[in-house]
Amino acid sequence: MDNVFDTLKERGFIEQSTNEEQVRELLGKGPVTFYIGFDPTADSLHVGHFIQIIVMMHMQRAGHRPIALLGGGTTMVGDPSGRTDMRRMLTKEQIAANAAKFKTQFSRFLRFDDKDGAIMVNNAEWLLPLNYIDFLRDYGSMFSVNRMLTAECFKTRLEKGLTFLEFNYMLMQSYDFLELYRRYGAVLQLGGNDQWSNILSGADLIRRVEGAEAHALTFSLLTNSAGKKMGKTESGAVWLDPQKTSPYEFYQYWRNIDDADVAKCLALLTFLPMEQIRQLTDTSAGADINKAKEVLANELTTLVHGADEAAKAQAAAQALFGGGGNMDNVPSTTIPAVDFGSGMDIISLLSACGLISSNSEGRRLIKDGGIYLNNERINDISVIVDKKAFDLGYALLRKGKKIYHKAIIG
RNA sequence: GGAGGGGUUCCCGAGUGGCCAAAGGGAGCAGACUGUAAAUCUGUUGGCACCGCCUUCGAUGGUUCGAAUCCAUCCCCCUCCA
Repeated sequence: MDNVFDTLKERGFIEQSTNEEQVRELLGKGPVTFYIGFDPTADSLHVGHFIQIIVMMHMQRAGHRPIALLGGGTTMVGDPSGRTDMRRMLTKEQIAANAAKFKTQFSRFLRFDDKDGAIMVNNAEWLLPLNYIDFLRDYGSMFSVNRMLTAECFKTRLEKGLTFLEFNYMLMQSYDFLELYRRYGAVLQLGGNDQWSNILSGADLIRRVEGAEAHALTFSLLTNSAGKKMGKTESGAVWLDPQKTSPYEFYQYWRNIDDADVAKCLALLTFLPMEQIRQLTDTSAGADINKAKEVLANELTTLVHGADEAAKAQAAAQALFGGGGNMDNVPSTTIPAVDFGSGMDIISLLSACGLISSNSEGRRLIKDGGIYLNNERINDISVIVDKKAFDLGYALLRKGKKIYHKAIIG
């Protein structure tokens, strides 16, 4: 079998590693138990996490054993890495609830069942009961403040302010690595490149305490060609939870990715063979980049939401942008007949469908020529939409070029 | 604990008694051009019963005809000293 290391390298995941040769050799030799930590700071995983999940999937497919570590304990402290401000504090209850959500989402991507399957643990299990003085005496001396201060991840915070609370995050994460080494023999920690210092620190701790060799491997963060984090929209992150980001929206996000980022996304977020990806995206060889975006959106939506949802999202896209087709899967809102009455003004209608957040925004959009009803531009702020607009069974509202919404009277 | 600096609209950042819903930039949104792309250009970006009114400049009180701007108290952040 091919060495996963090579696969990951070829696909462009790998950013830094403790020792490329050694890690490669380790992964080539036999099953390796490794871990990636996920702090439950929100009630759903998002695309940023997904890249880590994909890595775990690659690893699992290659016969290695993943540990998905839920950071129920670390989230109590908050990771300052690369941040300019302090994390919002979450209550224990919020963290536990978020962790539960993460847990169900993970099961979709990894095989946990059998004996060699993936493992999921929560570091709250060992971090919360820690005794402060005991911990300090046992491990405090293993950490050099001088060294910690030179870590890249604290850099911005050393200028903007860093509290002792957050400074401790690194110790918590290091201790996690040690704990997972002891419990499951985890000798490799993976993570986003922003986790480099934290991971290294853990590998160091294992060497000092156990005299054993542990390794670190980090991946590029999902950034676009402009260096900005991807997976963000105006309304926040692109979530994996269909309640928070519908499969249609999810599909559209990838369908609209920049040309320059398509190849990278295909390599990092799908399992398509690299050869095929090159074929799809090599425009100098005549590839239709627009087609490649469709493939990306399809593959990714299938992975995250399943083939059915992906097909629906694609059908809706086809109907809206490809001309004709089945409109059934276009997002819609049903307006109670009582509310609609004999007619409704356009602003209220937009508002009822959640397309605008205030009436002012609606007026502005109409003034700017950005609102369409059944594909006809609306020019009058006070126009009343009557039942005739619903002849097809729905009225098709459009905001800007791409946001379509069906209004249905029910 | 002492001294100094600071908290402004989504973010950064001007504004130091009326001309301030608050410069400028970023980001967002819309229009044109396109390929459901990028770049570019244009418009726009607190709310509402929208040419007028209401709410906003850390919090609460006060001075004033009038405050984001002045005073008092409080909270938070940064720097240096202890």
